Amino acid sequence: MAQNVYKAHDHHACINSAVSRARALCEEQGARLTPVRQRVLELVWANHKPVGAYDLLPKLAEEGFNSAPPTVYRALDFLLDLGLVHRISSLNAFIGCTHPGEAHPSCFFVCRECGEAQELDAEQVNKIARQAE
Amino acid sequence: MAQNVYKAHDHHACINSAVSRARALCEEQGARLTPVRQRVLELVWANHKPVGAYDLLPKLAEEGFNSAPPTVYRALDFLLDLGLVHRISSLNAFIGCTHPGEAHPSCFFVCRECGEAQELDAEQVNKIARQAE
DNA sequence: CGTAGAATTGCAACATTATAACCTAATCTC
DNA sequence: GAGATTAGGTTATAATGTTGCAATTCTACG
Repeated sequence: MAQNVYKAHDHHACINSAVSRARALCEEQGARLTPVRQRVLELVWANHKPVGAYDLLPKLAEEGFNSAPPTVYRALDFLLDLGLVHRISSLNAFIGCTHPGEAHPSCFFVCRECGEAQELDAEQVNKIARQAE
Repeated sequence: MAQNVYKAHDHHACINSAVSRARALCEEQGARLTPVRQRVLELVWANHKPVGAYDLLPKLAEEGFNSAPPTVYRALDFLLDLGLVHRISSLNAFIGCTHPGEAHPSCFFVCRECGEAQELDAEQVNKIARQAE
């Protein structure tokens, strides 16, 4: 189903752990992980490829959720604020964060062949920034 | 006129040198720096802030150039291909390249206050990528 | 020359991505 | 439970980017 070419793994575990980290984080911050929000998070985690907001709409619709752009964007914004997902601007797409909770400027390398994306810690990029001029 | 807060400099020189580098590069590659293309390059270099494609349209129109989206996007694509400008996806905007001709994966830091952008050599980011997993 | 082929441009329509505005419903706080 | 706050529904629209095709201009080659 979900192909993760670069490394075989138990992907259900990915999704589950993403959701439980999300739950914990929401608890901690007094935020509410509502059904749409949780479902959007799960759908974003459906594989390791960045997913577009408009790709989520029909999936939500299938499942009886409301599915208008604002719904998805609001859910995504919520998840972004909590650091549960990242937005990859060059793709207009979103992807689950591999280590939410920790402060971490992030950085992605995206495979042009398979579409998978890998998150990198951008801390060291900041060092370069300080050197530049 | 053009405010360059981070460092005062002769900005006309920036534009002129951008254009002459462009001319040289086109010469070298057998590409044609047509009027629209040159004008778009100059407009992109009008300051050190990234500029949106749709911001250029009215300026081109004022000057009697055709100004439909494809015109601007084609010119920008041309300049992108030659490495004369970069696209900053997170802003849906474009900015002149500070060292065209040299191969250089690039990277930008964009000031949220003033909008200026600084180009960084991303070579070292690649190193980080190789380390990561 | 002059003409074939390639590159460039003009133009209209359309596709995709994202937000605004305004209102209703659910949930929390006290 | 009343009032405040947060979340969600709905419609419309803004912003960004693309496709397809015809017309034009340039270039190269005989």
